Amino acid sequence: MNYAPFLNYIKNFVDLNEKEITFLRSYTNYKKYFKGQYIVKQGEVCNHTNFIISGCTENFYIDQKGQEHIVTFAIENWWSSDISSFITQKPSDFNVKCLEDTEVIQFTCQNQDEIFKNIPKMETLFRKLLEKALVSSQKRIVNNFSLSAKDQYIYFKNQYPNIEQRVPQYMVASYLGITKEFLSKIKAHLVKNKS
Amino acid sequence: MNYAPFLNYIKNFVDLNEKEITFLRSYTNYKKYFKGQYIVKQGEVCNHTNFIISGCTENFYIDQKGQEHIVTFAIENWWSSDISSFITQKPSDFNVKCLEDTEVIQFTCQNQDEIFKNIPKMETLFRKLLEKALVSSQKRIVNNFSLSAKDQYIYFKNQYPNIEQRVPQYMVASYLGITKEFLSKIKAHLVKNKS
DNA sequence: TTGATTTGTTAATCTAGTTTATTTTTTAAA
DNA sequence: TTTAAAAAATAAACTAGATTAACAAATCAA
Repeated sequence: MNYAPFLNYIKNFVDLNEKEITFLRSYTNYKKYFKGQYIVKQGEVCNHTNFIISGCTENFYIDQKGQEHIVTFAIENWWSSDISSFITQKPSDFNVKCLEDTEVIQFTCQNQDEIFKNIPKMETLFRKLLEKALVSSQKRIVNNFSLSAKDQYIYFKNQYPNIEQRVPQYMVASYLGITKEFLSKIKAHLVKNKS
Repeated sequence: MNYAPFLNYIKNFVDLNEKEITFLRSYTNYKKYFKGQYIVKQGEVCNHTNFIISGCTENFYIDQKGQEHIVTFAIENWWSSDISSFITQKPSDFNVKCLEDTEVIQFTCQNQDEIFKNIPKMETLFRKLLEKALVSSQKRIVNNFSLSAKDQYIYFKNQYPNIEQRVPQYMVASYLGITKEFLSKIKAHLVKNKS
């Protein structure tokens, strides 16, 4: 089990001493999932927050019409869970599925509270994290308002340069909220007009 | 100055003792804005987080094409600011404008850190708050994916029953990301078909 | 090495929502 | 109470993106 990437990540926000690190380790779990496995299933309670050590996940849901929509991708050094289900402990509206073999560090709900109680710095870390997540969620709403599908695709490519190579194109379309056919058209157009 | 609504709000999340309340009071400011005044201006740094005691605000931005888009409304017992600018202390991409005379309790960036240091419970409160805000932001993205404009309007009415009476219809359209003409069409259709 | 499944392309037709323009209603100020 | 300004409604022409369907590559299992 490879804990170092997680500690490195934490260092970007707060400094932990040896004791705190030991405590943190004992209150988190390492887990490995294989490609295709579900970390969270729509309809089941999400019991963990997951920090991704390696791999790639998609967070998606299936709507009333049976259509799949990808809400987020997550890769190394990102977090992946359904907070709504995690904080309310009610059935999740989302699936988290591994698009590659994926190693994660997991926090259960109870352990997270325990960690916050014993290492307040960790609560600070999570608060800052949530702030950033909220900002990027709002940014997505704003882009949806103001950008054409083509410009949203260009934005996606710039913001997540690594992800496009790692997931099939129809998933990118799903993330952007457009059909795969239309994304195909956009790409053809971009190639022809060189922008 | 009317501090009670804020303390009542806090009670829903955490219990503060007298000392903590005194501290909190001394590290927050009460301020009254009039209808039409800006609490935050696009291009300027957002220095405060605002808890609304009374009144109503809109959080909007103007895009490259000069179009206005309302990102959120906020009323009594809600928070209103541009977190992105607040946490980075960089110029804001948004305006916060009062749609009615509005009383707020303000946290500056420095005071907020001071408060968190002295009353860790307040950091817990903010963490939980951010969790909820993130959930509702994601919910908006999901609705954008799956619901027609008509269904988004119906959802908006159910979720924010008070707001529609307090703001003009073209602002609701802006919030929903559709034109005022199309919202007018939707409403006419709803009246005719009684749903 | 082949067939089967998954992924991506192209094109015709269709529709939800936009744009533009005009008219009507409501609000607010004097 | 009148009048000007702001907000809302209506309707025709238009467009970004969806749907459907047929086909072409690529990947993968055996």
